[in-house]
Amino acid sequence: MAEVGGIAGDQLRSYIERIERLEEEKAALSADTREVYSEAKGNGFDVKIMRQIVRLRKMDTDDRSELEALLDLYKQALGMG
Amino acid sequence: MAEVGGIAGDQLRSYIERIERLEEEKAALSADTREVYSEAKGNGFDVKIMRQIVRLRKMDTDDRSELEALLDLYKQALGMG
Amino acid sequence: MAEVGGIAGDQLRSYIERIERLEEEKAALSADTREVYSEAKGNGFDVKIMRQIVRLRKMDTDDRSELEALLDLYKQALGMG
Amino acid sequence: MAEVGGIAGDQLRSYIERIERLEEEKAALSADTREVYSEAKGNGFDVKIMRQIVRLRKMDTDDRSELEALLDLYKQALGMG
DNA sequence: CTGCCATTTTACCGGC
DNA sequence: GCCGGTAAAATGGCAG
Repeated sequence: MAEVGGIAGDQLRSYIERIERLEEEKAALSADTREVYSEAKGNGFDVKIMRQIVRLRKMDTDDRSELEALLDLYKQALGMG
Repeated sequence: MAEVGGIAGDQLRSYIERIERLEEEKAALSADTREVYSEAKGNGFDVKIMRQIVRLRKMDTDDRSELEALLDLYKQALGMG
Repeated sequence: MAEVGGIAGDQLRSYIERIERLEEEKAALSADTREVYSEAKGNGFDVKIMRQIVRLRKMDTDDRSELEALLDLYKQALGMG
Repeated sequence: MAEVGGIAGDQLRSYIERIERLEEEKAALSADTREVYSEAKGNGFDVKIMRQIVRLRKMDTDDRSELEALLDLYKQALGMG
């Protein structure tokens, strides 16, 4: 620890506050996102499916196929084919 | 592409892209936060402790909000709303 | 509210405690579940896929097909076919 | 069914079933909780307020745990572990 | 039926 | 590079 009861306290406080500020901004963006979903829902779109789409677009095709293949394998092992 | 199976593709795409844009901004803020922690660490602070401090301060805030919410509820219940 | 400062306080406390007891038991079961997943992971299974299997088994076949169809529709509308 | 594509079906099935059993028990406890709230409501208590009280008491407990964890961390950081 | 809240799940980050 | 733990997101459930 960098010092106790000296300048370090101020520095620590400064770091903490910068972090808290950044987290507030993040929270605001999350709120915006929720609002967009909500608006979409109001126009008849299915939010759950939209989220899935966003997730899929984030993954590349290889990852997607791999995951699906693995799921199929497990289903077969359980006789859920 | 105006409609596919009753889904307004352009509108959907617009929503999806707004959401993706917001998520990118959020990711950028997360990166900033990480950088602050990293800088603090470089100056001799313990990141794990810092994170716990941030969490604790947040919980305190939340507690306070909860208490106020509870008081409001009681007021409502007593017809003082 | 059923009474203030009388017997109602005791009754309220009793309800709260019963609830807290039940929630503790639930938390214990959650811990057990996590442990099973963990053990499975130790034996080479993929936890994420297992969770998906459990979810799928909870849904009936009709729901499952419906969801998949909707997702395909959205993908097409976005040209992600 | 011993193995499908390298997946030990019986073992997997056993894990899945243990998990499903635990989740059923949890669901039963949730039902019990709901019943308690319902009974309380029938005796004139405000469920929403009760839930908030439960939440608040839990947050207090969490805060205390957090504080202790923070103290431990400080001790470690100071070589008093 | 809608919105809210709790829980569960996923993804990330730091440590080993 | 992997694992564990921690924070964020998402799903499901309940109350109004």
